[in-house]
Amino acid sequence: MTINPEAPVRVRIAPSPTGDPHVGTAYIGLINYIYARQRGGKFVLRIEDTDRARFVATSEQEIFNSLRWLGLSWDEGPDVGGPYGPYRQSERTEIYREHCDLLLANGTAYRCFCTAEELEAVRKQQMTAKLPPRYPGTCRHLKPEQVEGNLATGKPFVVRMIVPPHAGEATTSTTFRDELRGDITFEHNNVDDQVLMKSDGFPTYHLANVVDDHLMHITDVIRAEEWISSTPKHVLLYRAFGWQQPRFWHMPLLRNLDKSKISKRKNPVSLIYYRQAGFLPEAMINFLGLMGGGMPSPTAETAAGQPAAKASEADIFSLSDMLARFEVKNIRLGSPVFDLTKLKWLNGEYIRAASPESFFASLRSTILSDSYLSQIAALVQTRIETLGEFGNLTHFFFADDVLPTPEVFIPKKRTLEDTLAFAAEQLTVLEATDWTHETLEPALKQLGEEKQWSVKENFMLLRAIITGSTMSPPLLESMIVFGKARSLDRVRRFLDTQKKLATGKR
RNA sequence: GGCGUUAUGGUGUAACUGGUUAACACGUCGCCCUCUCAAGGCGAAGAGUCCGGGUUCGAGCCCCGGUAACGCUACCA
Repeated sequence: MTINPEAPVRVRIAPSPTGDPHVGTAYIGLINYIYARQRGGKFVLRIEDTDRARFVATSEQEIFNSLRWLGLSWDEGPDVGGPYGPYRQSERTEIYREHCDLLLANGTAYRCFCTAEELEAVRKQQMTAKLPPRYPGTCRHLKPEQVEGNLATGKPFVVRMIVPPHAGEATTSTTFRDELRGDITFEHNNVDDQVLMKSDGFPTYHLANVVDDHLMHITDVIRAEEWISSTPKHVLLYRAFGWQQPRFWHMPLLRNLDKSKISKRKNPVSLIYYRQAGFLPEAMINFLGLMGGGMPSPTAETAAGQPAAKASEADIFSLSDMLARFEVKNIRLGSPVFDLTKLKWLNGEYIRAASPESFFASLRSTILSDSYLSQIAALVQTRIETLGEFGNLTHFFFADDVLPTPEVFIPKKRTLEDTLAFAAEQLTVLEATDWTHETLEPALKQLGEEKQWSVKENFMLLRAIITGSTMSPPLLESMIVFGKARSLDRVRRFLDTQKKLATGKR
């Protein structure tokens, strides 16, 4: 049932283009990359774009850029091709359809005609009755002629997998091996009849992932811990198809400082942010490599070879060091906190270790790049009288944080509380808006109307938060040049700081 | 609520097949250096290994029972 241990190693990461590329993707990507490279295997990049509701058009390219920035290159993927393409799931819908039909035909899946509303109602009922929310299985017992009838009338349907026992079968649980934790067992009465094919004709993750991993000859599924609960469904699918299953490795989840799953509300998670804020890719990779402790202990190192000149150097290593010594098997299972403080220290170490030339080159390729500077120049040309004033108007483009005083950011007729509440609303709107003038302006204005904030108050507040001042180049253009990731971070930090100030005063 | 996973200073990690005063790094604090701030150097505080039992001469490592945190519980991944 399990994959032949001799099979050449093939692993993949499968990010979803639903927003900015995520540090979690980089982390899992790194582990997969190391695992493959250490075994002479292949590292595949697959784009899981089956969620059309959350699809973001620019996201895929940003994923490519960010992973390349970190030095994680893939052997097969949408942009580089490969023998098992296409590598974008939206281009494989026919494949999923065929495989879905296979399951329908061999009796391991069925069509379900329940509407979303009906299911929601059932779920609510179950919740109030303190029962686990489960699909009631209504359509599992539909007679063939009922199915035909529904099909004939064009009633929309989804396809669900049958979690055993099937009629006349005794299986009641599924056990699979997690390479890091050992055997994990799930009783089937806790596993729902998962939707495999949505009514829009797109597969869910569960179907697409199993079909693709099989067709792409993936030997090791190395993914985040959040998938453990759905692994039995995947195992059941491999069996339903009669396929060998890969090895499963579930990595610990990166956490916020408060131990919750890492999230943008509590921590910058966008790789674009880290790049634009001036983190070096080497430092980022190094830091991610520290998470989970896959590198051998410093003591083991010194015992074997020469003692580390400086103890802290045990924490400092490159991607190629990791290829030489990292052990995926040694990953610690407790979920590590993504601690910005230590990342910044590490980044500082890399900056200080760089030659003056390469440090300057880093500046010139990021925060002082021609493209960044020329965009900024365009914004201030008509607003300064000597070139020396350039910095007066633009320092916020080059600062890591700005802190407007209450006199600056609170509009005359508003209270601190109202202002912060409105800023929080602005953040929500900005998060959901494409980063162009045409979309930002109406979105912000609409919010202002809803909350009875004048355009002037509205924009002035945001200007204060972003630039630290009430006088600046045009706000939206500035935000666009500054970038979405960093702009959002600035608003979040502003709110955070004000919250801390408020609780401190009490 | 159900199911699953995890658990070593504030944070990341270490501790050989159970074996001495639980180690290193970040952070914090102090001192030195210094025109300032960093960097650098020196030093300190901070955990008795989630809790309770058990096995053992001996437990962070093994066993049992709790607890807590986190994840999943979608026609999202």
